Amino acid sequence: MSDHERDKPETGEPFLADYLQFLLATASGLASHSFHVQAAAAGVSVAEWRVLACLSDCDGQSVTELARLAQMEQSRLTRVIERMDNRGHVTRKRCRDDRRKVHVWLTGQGAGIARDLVARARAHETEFIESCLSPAEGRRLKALLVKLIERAGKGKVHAIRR
Amino acid sequence: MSDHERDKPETGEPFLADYLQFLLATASGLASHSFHVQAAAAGVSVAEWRVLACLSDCDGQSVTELARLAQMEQSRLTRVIERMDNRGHVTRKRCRDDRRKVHVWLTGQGAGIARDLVARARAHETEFIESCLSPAEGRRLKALLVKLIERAGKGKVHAIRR
DNA sequence: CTTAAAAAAATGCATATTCATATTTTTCTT
DNA sequence: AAGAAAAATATGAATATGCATTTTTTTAAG
Repeated sequence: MSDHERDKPETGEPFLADYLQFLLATASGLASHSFHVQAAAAGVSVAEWRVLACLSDCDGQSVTELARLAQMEQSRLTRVIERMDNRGHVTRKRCRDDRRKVHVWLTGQGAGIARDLVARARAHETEFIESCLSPAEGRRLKALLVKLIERAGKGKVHAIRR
Repeated sequence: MSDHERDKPETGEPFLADYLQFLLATASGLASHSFHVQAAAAGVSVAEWRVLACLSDCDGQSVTELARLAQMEQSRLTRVIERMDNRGHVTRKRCRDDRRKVHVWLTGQGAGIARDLVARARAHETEFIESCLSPAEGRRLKALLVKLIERAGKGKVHAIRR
């Protein structure tokens, strides 16, 4: 432990180990990290993967919808999409009905990459869950998360099925 | 819905709504967002908040330990810490026993800010859980996350109690 | 005991991100 | 119907981040 007193009695109870937000962030990072490495090896950044995954589930979303679903700040998403557009992975079209909006679609190439990554993500998920939870626990965890998201995010999960 | 065919039959099953990694990231974002706004109002960025929280639980960690616990890339953490050092929120000292390492401590001022934010975070957590889950569900969710982290992260949660 | 390999932290530089704001279009008010 | 307010994107400029590399120190190998 060395010379530093790493354990001087901090005021009060231990915090992080029982703090939901920390547990969620940590679990999220652990669960995703090795897949993100795979995606990077395929030339796709985390932000781009999120866009691909969202569009693969529901193509043609607007920038704002996509930003919400992919948890990205709007101007950041605009630029992520721009790069993906330049590489030919997505296309944008201004909406006819509401010309403020811009909808985003996967191109053929983008859809191919997305299909491939989604398949790998599914496999990775299975493997990951097996590595740390029983199947029943995995299901319970997902169910709790869905409920949390439904209630806290006002139907964010269902939004993707529209 | 407009003129865009938002629902062209994408190949295969819906993906995100049942993808653990997406559910975790989304839940994490929803759970933390409004607290992060509070922290920002107090002049503390998300990265800084994580450092404060980690040190408040276990002061004097090394840069690498802290990076792991706070889920930050090492060189990023080095610079976050540097800024916090300049503002007088933390201090760094090279380790006597292993002079490669640099340990980080809260200053008096930093500790004050941390105490305040930790208290607010606890309150926010309580309020958040109440808003979307029953107390029992909250406990079960935490327990599942702890298990996941223990198994997938090789004791990451316990690491903070050392 | 000497040299090679590994570990920890810092840094340069290219790129990405954020924040505030501008622009365009739509919706609301009266 | 006119004008104000709101909504959706985009963009400029300051800042932050990631990646590869460097430096220093420690550990391992022969």
